[in-house]
Amino acid sequence: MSRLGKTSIRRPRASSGGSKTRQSLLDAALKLLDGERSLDGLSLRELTREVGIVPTAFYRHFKTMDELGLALVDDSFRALRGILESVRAGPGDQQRLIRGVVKALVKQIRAQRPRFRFIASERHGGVTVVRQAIRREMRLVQSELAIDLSRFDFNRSWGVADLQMLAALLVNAMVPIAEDILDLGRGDSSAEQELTVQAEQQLRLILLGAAQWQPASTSS
Amino acid sequence: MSRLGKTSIRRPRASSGGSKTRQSLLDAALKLLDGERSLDGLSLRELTREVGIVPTAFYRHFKTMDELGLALVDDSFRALRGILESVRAGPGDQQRLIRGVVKALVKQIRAQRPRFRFIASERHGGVTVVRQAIRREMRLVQSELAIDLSRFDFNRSWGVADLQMLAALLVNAMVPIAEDILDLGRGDSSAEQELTVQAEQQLRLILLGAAQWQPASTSS
DNA sequence: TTGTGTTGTCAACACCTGTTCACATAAATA
DNA sequence: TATTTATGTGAACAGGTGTTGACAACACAA
Repeated sequence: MSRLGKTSIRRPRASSGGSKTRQSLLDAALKLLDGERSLDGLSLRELTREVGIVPTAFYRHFKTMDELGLALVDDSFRALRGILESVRAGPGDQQRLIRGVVKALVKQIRAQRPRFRFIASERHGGVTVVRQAIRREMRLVQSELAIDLSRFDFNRSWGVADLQMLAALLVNAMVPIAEDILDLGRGDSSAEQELTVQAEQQLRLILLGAAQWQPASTSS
Repeated sequence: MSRLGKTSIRRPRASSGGSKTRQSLLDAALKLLDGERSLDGLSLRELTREVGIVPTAFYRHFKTMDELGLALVDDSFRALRGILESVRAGPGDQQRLIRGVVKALVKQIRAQRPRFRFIASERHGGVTVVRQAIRREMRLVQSELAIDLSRFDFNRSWGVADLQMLAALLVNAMVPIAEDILDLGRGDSSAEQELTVQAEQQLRLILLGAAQWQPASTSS
């Protein structure tokens, strides 16, 4: 043990306004959660150990672990919404649109792996406020997609409920594919190609069904 | 190791499969996990406290917590497979079939709530062996469904890959609906009715798309 | 300079955890 | 009968956990 004594071995502090340690905590959490761990299995002490600070220093930046979790949710959904952009920017050709969306999905997952894994895990995780926040964001994404879908030709006459139903189906079809890609790791690109094909096929099949859908049939 | 010797083959218990306490442990675990808790957040001590035995007695029935988890997986999937039966017993009329399946789904969830919640949670949970076991079972269920689907008229000529793709889509559409029903609790029957309608609509839309589907050239 | 707020450190508290060991008891077997 | 096996008990260990409080170094403003 090195004796600290009176001579300090303090590190130079960043003079800039944005707290660097706070970001380090978020990064470290994302890194530790990249494996199979979940947020409620991550201890405050382990997290601070990873960052290189003393446990009590955590409270300087977050009141509780839940608060850090919510910050991660905001962070991660910013990445996810990037996929929706590819829907809006999509050309008229449906086949091209599907390919573009799936391509954007895969690309985004590869670039933001830990964040997608975080969402996938904590969506069913044990931390209540985080889980609720994720589901709320998911519902928002679904609604945004519903609005985007209303601009397509084949369902200009659809009601809101039908659009939501279709959007939910599309989202729920892509989620497990994203999870499978996450489980692959970065190496297996042939399996990734397979999943890409499956995603495209499922989207195509759904849109095929949507073209035949009769929106008035909701009332029994 | 105790010497088994040449003599008798020992029967643990003549009557039921396991001891009474073993079943109590499984029941207690299911009860404690019915809330928002997850398996790796459940401590051995808390579980034995719930049952009313001393912590060390746990080891008389399970070598580790993972082993208990696997027992719960077997237990729970027996309930889930009951839903598939309603597909096989379904009549020729597609509309009736869909209603029957959704009805069976809702009924089974109501009857086996803790088990479905367990599967939903631990599918993304932190206990690796349990998570893997659940995914394996899920893949099995999906394959069984694919076989059942092959007996329908509109896709007699489909390849195996296309059948799997369709089965995956159907399963993945129903899973989040089941999760939503679980989140409702037992009270809200109007929201449950809404989810039932949504499930039926999504199934109908998918089958509508399947009827238009042109099977891939890569059937083998 | 003096003051004020931010950030990090250290020691300590009370609590919960998994697991071990030796020991009891009841039932089933030989 | 005697004995072996299954099951449950209690004490104890070594270690991890969240959180508190008092204190130290720094940045920056008055």
